[in-house]
Amino acid sequence: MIVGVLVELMNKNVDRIFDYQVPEELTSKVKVGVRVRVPFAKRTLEGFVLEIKETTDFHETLREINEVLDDEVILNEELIALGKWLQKETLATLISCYQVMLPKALKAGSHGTKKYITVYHYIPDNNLSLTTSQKEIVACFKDKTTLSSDDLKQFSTSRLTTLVKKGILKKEKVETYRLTYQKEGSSNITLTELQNKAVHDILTDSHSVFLLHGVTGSGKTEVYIRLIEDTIKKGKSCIVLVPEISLTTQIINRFKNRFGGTIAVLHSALSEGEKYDEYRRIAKGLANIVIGARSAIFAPLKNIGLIIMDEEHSDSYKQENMPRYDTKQVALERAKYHHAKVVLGSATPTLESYTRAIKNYYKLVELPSRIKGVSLPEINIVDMNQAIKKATFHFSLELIEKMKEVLSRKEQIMLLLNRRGYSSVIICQNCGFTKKCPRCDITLTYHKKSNLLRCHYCGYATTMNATCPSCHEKAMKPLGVGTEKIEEELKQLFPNEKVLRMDVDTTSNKGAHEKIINSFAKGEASILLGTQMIAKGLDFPNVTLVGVINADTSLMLPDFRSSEVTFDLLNQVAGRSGRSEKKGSVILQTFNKDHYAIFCAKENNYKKFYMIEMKNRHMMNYPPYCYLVLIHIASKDEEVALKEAKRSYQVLKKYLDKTIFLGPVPANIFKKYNIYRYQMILKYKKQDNLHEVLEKLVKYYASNNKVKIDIDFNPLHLS
DNA sequence: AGCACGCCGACT
DNA sequence: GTCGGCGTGCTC
Repeated sequence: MIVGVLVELMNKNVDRIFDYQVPEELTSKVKVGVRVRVPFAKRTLEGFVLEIKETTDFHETLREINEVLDDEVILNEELIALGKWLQKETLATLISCYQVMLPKALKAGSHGTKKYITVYHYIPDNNLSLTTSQKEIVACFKDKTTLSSDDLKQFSTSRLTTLVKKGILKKEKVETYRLTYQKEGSSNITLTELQNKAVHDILTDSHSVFLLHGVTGSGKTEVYIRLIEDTIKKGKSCIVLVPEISLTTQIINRFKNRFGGTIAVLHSALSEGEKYDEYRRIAKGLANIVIGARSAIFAPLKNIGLIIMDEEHSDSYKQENMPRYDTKQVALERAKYHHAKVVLGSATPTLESYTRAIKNYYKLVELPSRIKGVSLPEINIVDMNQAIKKATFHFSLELIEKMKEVLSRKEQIMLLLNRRGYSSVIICQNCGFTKKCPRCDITLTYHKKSNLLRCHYCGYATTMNATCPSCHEKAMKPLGVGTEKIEEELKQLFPNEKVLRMDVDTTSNKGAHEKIINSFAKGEASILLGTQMIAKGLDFPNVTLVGVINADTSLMLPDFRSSEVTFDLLNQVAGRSGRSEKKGSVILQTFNKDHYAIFCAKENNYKKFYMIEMKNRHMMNYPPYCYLVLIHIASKDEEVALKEAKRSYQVLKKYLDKTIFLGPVPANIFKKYNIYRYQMILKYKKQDNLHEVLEKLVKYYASNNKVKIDIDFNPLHLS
């Protein structure tokens, strides 16, 4: 017996099947899809058995496999085929396509199924005298006797070890807890007429893909639950995908309560041990509803009847490293295999999805109003061009007045400032003007060294001038107000109010996220200030005012999707206000009150936004009017990088006759870890040989260790 | 990816 | 003379 094995190494040169002889005593254990240990050059590696056969075309003596690692198949027939499909779609290594499907414990070559954490037990001993420094540590234990190393990470290990030596603390490694779910009595929620119709439409219509377009608070989750119940009744299984944000715990809990032990959760917040357990329960058929983030699309369910993608427009559905897959495409592929239905849900669908719905490729199902008669908040726009004269710091008079009013009623406020300042966008501090590329319609990026404003799509460049071409003030400066500054200003404006700040800097510690949210939920602070991470999914009934300090920040990003992102963000954050019986309001400060992303958000008018944005996309030839591919060519040697980028361009241009090329230009971060990067953008409507040609390019560079090539199909960001 | 082989410079 | 730099090639 001979097996074809794909080994664990993530390298293009060895990303193919190697044949091995199976010794007699192992033949009964070998199956397609199990892991084996094999000799490979001078070492032993793990790999997946992808083929079983009797002959080989290898002309030397085959080596023997050492060991079969699994009793049960890890990759079933469907997943093996799915991996091959994925490798064709993404041009990643085949092994990475299989590894990405599996929890760490089941990947080839990664060991340890159990995850341990270090904990410290406190053993009080009043006879021992402690230094003040040591008392500080002991004080952390308060009413608890055991804390994890995470809880104590503020103290250096050497300080902790001293206490361990003294016998005050006892160090122990414990396995992290495993999950159990309990069904908490089924509260029978009655659906609204619209929800009922949505459920009925999806169950009876012959389409295979549905776009469920429902405003924030329209009760999409309850629709999902009914669809799942129906699917389970038919003896089929379901996958529910949710965005990769910690706030989705609220949704997950709702499913747990409803379906109890038949669900399995796969989410990055789980420990590896938990993921392993959940995966095995799914593979064994003990769970028939899988709810999780992106990678849950690969759950080894059999007989899938329904795949739900909540918040289908979310960024997190695209994997940003190899294999750069799009979860939606994988969902459609799996649905095709199982003849399952796919439901895409969103309040602000991607233009791509909505267009398919309009063209009737997907069936459009709408939930245009909120449940329980709760109305959407009133949104007021403050034109900062005018308001800036009477403003204090970055706060307009209107916003300050409204804040005072809300605070006097003991209600809460959320303030959003979406600052992701990695690229220097130059904006007029007086009127909000930004310069755009005449060819690409995206904001130009400032390059300090050369004093140029550059388009990083096509390479267009113009000199930087501090005088604003629009208002003629000398006020063109890099964009630059952050949450930290606003926090300072709040302290001066509202010295008596407690403010919580939530952004990347304040949530880097594990659990910090929940801490802030819980604290705000308990009313320990009256103002929550944060970046986009406060915009989505949160539900605080006492919040009746949402203030957007500057709605323009995301609008000015050098990206063709910046309007779409801004509209979605404003729509989402507005949805945080007035979620209970108290009427909510939103104040939106902007220098661009006439921009459609702003006024459509005010009117909560998705369709209007869609129409205008589609016109722009058409004019500039962006998706959904074309597809995009982003290619990076990188080398330690700057000249090699440029030379090869140019050469790839010449070659590709010759074979891809129906494709438009932008670049090659230096990538947004030109030098990264001492590697120089060039990029090229491909735009095409129909180019049948695209994958074939690009695969050849990838193969061409596979053995060239001076040049790295990276291809991203349907990239989210073009930089 | 890792590891051997092999061909050039500079140190005890 | 030898030690060690890293370019090249191979792994069933």
